[in-house]
Amino acid sequence: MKLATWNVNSLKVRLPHLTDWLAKVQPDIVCLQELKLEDAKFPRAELEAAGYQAAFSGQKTYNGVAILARTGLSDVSVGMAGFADEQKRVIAASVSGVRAVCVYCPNGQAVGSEKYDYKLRWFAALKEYLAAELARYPQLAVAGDFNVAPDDRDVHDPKAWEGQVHVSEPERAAWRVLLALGLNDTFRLFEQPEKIYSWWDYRMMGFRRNAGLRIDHILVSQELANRCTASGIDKEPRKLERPSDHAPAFAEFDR
DNA sequence: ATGGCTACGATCCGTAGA
Repeated sequence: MKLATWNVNSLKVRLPHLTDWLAKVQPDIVCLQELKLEDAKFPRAELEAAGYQAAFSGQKTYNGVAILARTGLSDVSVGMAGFADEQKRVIAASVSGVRAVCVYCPNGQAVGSEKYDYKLRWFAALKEYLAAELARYPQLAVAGDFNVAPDDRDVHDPKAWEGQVHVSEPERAAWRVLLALGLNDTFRLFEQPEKIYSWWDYRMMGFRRNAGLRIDHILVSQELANRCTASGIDKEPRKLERPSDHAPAFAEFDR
């Protein structure tokens, strides 16, 4: 089983990239973020033609999340219980025995800003939400754009980024709280090459210089970690014309 | 020291992303 997450930065613009990539990579479950479209405009027919069912929670202009699966998408839930939020950032569904949670964590804009406070509150709610999900679903995967680079290894220039949003200590502490629940970063379950990132700034030739951050992650419960056979980031779609600024991350499991 | 792209929606620039 192959599970992937991709912040597409507008599903409307990226749909051709997505369908090409689905045909090539053949993932079983895909979590998407930043759809930037309302549900009425979700390209359900195009994705069905590509062989995927979809559960989605969108809104105009910003945010929006979806889960795609080849078969058997069930028990869809939207948002985090107990955390009222206008912003569509969370959707969950069950697929062939796995509970998949798709998250688009807040950006945070700048340390100390109102949006940064919202980000930290949002992560506190995520911890509570995932603790309950873990209790209910032993085979849990949480995939999405976390907007946190967990370690200096995940940052192209740690000196330049020190203390900035995405790498600040409170954000990294919020990440460690998720790991302390019993979740595992699938990327770090295996030896990985150095300087692997999932996001590169559109500006200043960020991708060409590999000036990136690893902020898109797949966390899994211990039961799923035991089944994990591979993980990585697929840079290929970032090389295309008019790409998303994020590349897909993936994890593979033995059945 | 600043802004550098891209997407979006309402204009012909502002907001947001990261």
